[in-house]
Amino acid sequence: MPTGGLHAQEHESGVGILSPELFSTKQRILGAAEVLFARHGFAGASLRQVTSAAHVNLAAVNYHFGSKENLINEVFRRRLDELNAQRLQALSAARTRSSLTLESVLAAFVRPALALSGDDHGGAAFVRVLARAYAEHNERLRQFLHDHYGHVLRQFASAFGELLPHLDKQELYWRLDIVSGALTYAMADFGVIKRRGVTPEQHRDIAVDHLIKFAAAGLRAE
Amino acid sequence: MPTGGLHAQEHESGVGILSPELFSTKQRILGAAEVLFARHGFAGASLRQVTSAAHVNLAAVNYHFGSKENLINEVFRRRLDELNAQRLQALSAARTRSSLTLESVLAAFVRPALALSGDDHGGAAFVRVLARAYAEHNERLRQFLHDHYGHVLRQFASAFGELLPHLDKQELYWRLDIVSGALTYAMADFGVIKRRGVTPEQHRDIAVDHLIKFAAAGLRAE
DNA sequence: CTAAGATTCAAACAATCGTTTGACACTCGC
DNA sequence: GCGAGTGTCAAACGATTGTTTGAATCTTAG
Repeated sequence: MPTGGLHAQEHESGVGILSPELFSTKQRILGAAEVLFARHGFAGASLRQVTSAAHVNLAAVNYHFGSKENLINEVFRRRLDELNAQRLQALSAARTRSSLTLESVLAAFVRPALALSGDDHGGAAFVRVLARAYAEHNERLRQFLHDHYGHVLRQFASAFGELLPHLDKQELYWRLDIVSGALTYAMADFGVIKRRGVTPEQHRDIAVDHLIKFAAAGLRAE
Repeated sequence: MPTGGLHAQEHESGVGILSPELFSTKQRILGAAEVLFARHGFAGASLRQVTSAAHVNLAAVNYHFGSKENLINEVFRRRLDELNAQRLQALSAARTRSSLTLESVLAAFVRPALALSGDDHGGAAFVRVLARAYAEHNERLRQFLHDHYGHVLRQFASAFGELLPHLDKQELYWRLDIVSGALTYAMADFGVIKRRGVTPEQHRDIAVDHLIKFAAAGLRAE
């Protein structure tokens, strides 16, 4: 928007203390990109906004990541590698420990993501980036996520399939699609919602419990 | 992306037969914008893509709508005026008819939107635009939707409140937030998902029933 | 028919986009 | 100390962005 008074050329505040040399250039770019992608979307956030917030030269993005699209992929990879490892570990722990329940499988999926949205630096922003990726039906991004993390979804789908044997495959996938969308959406708002009289940590624990019960009820419906 | 072989300068096909003079310039712009916003997002779809798909001169957007942002608002207004009127009418019909149930209130909310995603021209695209608006936390857009359609959400919230008296206000709003997010997300995928052996209309009816049962179970949980 | 208004049009506006370049500073092993 | 690699930097690249302009064309009332 060329004309029209106030441009967002200024500091783009609130991105975080990414300036000091405690973090490498690459990490500072990833952190700033995460926050700004969450705030303005992938197309809406420019590399100049990102590099400015990261206190880094504009050319650094193409030097370290090659292109904007590759930067987007790396923003996902940085978090998802660990997130999905934790999810699979939690699922396998739930499998060994007594018998599998819908609630324990859902917890294995949700809790690691919710931990991200907590004390971690920028993790809350990433959860919102994830929600954006859900809404965008960007084909290249979906391909990337499918290639790198498809096995995680398959593991969870088979666990759900064991617990809901009366549902045929199509119905199961349809319900999982809704549940994963609802969970992603809900998690994206976890950082925003406030509650009186409880710490953010307590709030998150309460919210996770409700969310899991909510999703389990939906999956079991009828 | 200046460099890199194939540019999307070409026809942007599949937007629909908006060319003939059966529709006014304004309507053709709105229709093309709807499809392209659903496909590429608000920031991702350019006015040149929109006017090209609408077979309209570039300047027509600023002439008829003033700005891109106002065009976005009008894309919403065109559908939401009727959609929310139908929702309120369905809710009031459910109120008079015998006693209110969770399922009937949910149906009043979902069915009009699902009808949109059906036979209507471009309605399916709009449902996906709606899902995008949910994921984006764009403040100006949220303000616009709140100003113009806040009363609809308030009516539904109070109906849900009557049906779920054991939930305090915060818990109710929290659940409605998740449910509306899940519904929006699910409806956005209605146009995509295919099912064997049934017509699209039958599929939609089946899906709506399941979706409502799913959401009702979640709202009633615990 | 004609003057006035409403649209459409090609062309240009300045701003911003992602990307590239070449000079400059740095850290190493030798 | 010296050259090789590794980052950083300001500056520019062409392409594309939303918006504006002024003339051309259409529509419509007097």
